[in-house]
Amino acid sequence: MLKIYNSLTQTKEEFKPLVEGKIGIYVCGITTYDYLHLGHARMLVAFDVVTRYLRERGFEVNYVRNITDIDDKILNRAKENGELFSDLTDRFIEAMHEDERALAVLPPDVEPRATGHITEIVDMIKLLVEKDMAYRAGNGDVYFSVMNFPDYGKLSKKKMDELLDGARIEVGELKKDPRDFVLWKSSPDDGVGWDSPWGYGRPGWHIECSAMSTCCLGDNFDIHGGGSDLLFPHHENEVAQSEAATDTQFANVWMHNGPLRVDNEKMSKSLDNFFTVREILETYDAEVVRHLLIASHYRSPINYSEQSLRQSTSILERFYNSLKGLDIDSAKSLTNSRFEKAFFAAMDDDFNTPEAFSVLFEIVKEINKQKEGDPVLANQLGALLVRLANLLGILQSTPAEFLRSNVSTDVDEQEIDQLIAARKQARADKDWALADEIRDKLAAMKVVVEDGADGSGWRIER
RNA sequence: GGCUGGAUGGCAGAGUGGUCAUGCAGCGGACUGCAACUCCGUUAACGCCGGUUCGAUUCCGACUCCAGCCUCCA
Repeated sequence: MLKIYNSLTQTKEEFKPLVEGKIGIYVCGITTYDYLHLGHARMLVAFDVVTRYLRERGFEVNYVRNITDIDDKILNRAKENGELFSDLTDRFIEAMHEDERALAVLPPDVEPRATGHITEIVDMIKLLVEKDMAYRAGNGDVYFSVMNFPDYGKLSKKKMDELLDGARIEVGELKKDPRDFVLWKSSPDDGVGWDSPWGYGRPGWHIECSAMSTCCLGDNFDIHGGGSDLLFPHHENEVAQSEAATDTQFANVWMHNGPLRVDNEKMSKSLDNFFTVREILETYDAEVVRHLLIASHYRSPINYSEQSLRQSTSILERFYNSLKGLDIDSAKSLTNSRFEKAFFAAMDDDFNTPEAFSVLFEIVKEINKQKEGDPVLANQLGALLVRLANLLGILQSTPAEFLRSNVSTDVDEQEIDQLIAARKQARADKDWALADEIRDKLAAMKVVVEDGADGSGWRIER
């Protein structure tokens, strides 16, 4: 039985799709004005694992993840650069796709862009205005009327009156109520916008997601996801807009991935603890980064550090060491084993990847044990390990690829082979001094020699 | 101040009312010329104070501390 934690009810619930066998899932994607940072990667990888697993469970998944490609931050950055905002977003969307591919994040089925859905956005705002759930202010902006939506706060568990206490009153306030938020921003002067019944302008951020999700998946759909920092106000506002417009429940299940921290604080540019995906990938293997992101449960915070990356590195080395020497391709994966059952039980329990990993380690242990005694079984276990790991998007390389290459180290395989051959001769001559000298030389090249019964192998020191 | 989540062995990180997480590191042994890899064995934890219970790290309450959200944020 598949159970998913639902932020709306704050409990783990048995998951039941609206239509048997099918799942519609919408995840808030990226505002594309810069390179992806590790926090973005966390979200992308978390929902990549979710969708991979749901598909493995036999569901036909329609995964929709939007791109916010019109926004004040984008326009400001474009202005700084002196370029068209669409040139800026095109560039960073391409960069985002590159980073996703590096991290083995599968593309969503639909990737709607805000600028491609202006019609739906305008239609939804029109409907809200007609229903008296929104109003046009004096300057042409259109605001959502929070007061007219009694359920406001049901997702983030905030009380209407407490929100009023905390709300900032801005100078020159045009809102009827400080809690109201913008649906349509008037922009008569800057030349970036679209015509609308309320004049030339641009959509607010929250309405984009309401329009794109209901447009792609229907008024009521199965799962809505995103980072926990979006829960309020973004997701709360989405619920308000969508349910006010459609008079039906919006998403059935809300999933929120935990934050990525650095030095126990949220990663942010102002704290100067900000890491982009591509700068980390200059020194660490993408699979190592991916492992780090799924070694903790998706709802828990992850504290990023060099140490945690090194730990993920040794863990992957253990996996690949165990796969070394196995014939996976021609072996048939073990089916219906206790390992597989335990793995699925862990994943069925709200995608418990840490527990799933503990099962993978049990398989590793069994492989290492069986390598000598029952090579056929070892191969079958190896195939099982790779099959299950693929659901997490790891162990996608071969042992040789992973253990013998490194993004930050270049090796000359021919030279290594020559040195190993020379050492083999020295060892045959029992010239231990020379053999150790050669091994030290290899070590200086970041190459670790491993002697086995059938000759000496090597790997890169990480 | 309000709301939400958390506090587990040296580190990372699951979970459970009574028996084992798991990985890294450590310790003892096997293998090895010595290492590395691997194997076998092994030490070690549940923030603090009460309560419920035959029994609580797990349930309940108070407290302390930490983080996130309350403003753009994955």
